[in-house]
Amino acid sequence: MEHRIDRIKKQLHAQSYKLTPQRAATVKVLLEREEDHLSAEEIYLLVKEKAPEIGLATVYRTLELLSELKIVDKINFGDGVSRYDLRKEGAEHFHHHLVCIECGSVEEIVEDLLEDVEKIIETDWGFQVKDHRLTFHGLCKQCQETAVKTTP
Amino acid sequence: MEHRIDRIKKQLHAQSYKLTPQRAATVKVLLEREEDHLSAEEIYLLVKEKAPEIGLATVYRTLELLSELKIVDKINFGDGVSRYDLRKEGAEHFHHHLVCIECGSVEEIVEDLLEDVEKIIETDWGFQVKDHRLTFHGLCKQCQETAVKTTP
DNA sequence: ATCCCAAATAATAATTATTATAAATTAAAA
DNA sequence: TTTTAATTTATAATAATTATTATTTGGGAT
Repeated sequence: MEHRIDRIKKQLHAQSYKLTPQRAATVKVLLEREEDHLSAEEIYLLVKEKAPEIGLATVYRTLELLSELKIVDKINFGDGVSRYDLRKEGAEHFHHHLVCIECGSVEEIVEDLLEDVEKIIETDWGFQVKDHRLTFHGLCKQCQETAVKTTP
Repeated sequence: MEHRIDRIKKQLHAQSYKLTPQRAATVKVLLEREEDHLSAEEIYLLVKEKAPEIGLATVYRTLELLSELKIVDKINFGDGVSRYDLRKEGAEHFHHHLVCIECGSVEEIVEDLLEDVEKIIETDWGFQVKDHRLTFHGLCKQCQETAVKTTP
């Protein structure tokens, strides 16, 4: 983990930003909860455990900065809040998500899967793709099984 | 257009909802501006031209109702507001979008393009896809051309 | 046609998410 | 260590959305 924080520190310095303790604490939370899709508020509460004096606005600023540097991606699953997701190391594109409309669980798909589609977009529409957001809404494995049992 | 309003009226009645003048005015705006991706506020201002007494909260309620009935889709392109997009008639899935990071223009892609990907998701991940959201971020044709001229 | 009542609306007010401001503090380069 | 631009805190402001409640109304039943 230290290694990744160091990398982020370098990325910040490269643009003459500082790695303050508040930013370090925020990044640590994101690393520790990499599987989750936390909102700013949730991140704020977790960061407070490490750095109780931190303010919510600072967390927002930090997340915005990390977004600009493409260290995190900001997503919105349709509830009113933005969620922040660490980009996989070395990933060119943002990964995809499977959101269960029953239980609300979110699964990540790291595989690209869109190479062919992006090619079509570029050739047929002349649109130069830089990034994407792909989310599937449906039923996760567990909820499908539950549904079968419940409605025989 | 009348035909489509009638269909929507029937869809409402099927769930014992009423087509009030306010709702009709809102639907008309959505039909007239089908190409756009209007926010609740923008819709509200346009509806006001037809029905000046309408309140913003009513527009929100109407849009939420139309969302539930899958008549419109609610999307978020990353700016702070939700946008509302009429579903194409008979469309099974939500259509895709090309958002230009330079000029902000939004183009619609009606073609499915995701059939293969959805098959993979269902077989490899066991996730039953009900709907999707796919947005590409990049440079539209025009902005690519402008970029070439500006940086020779 | 008119009566009735659940459904819907207007007119606030409240909440929630996010961003701005200004004065004080601090990371890190020289 | 000093310096300085970057950053933070604390607070306030703004923007988006939702809740509340008294009043009105669409449309089926009479």
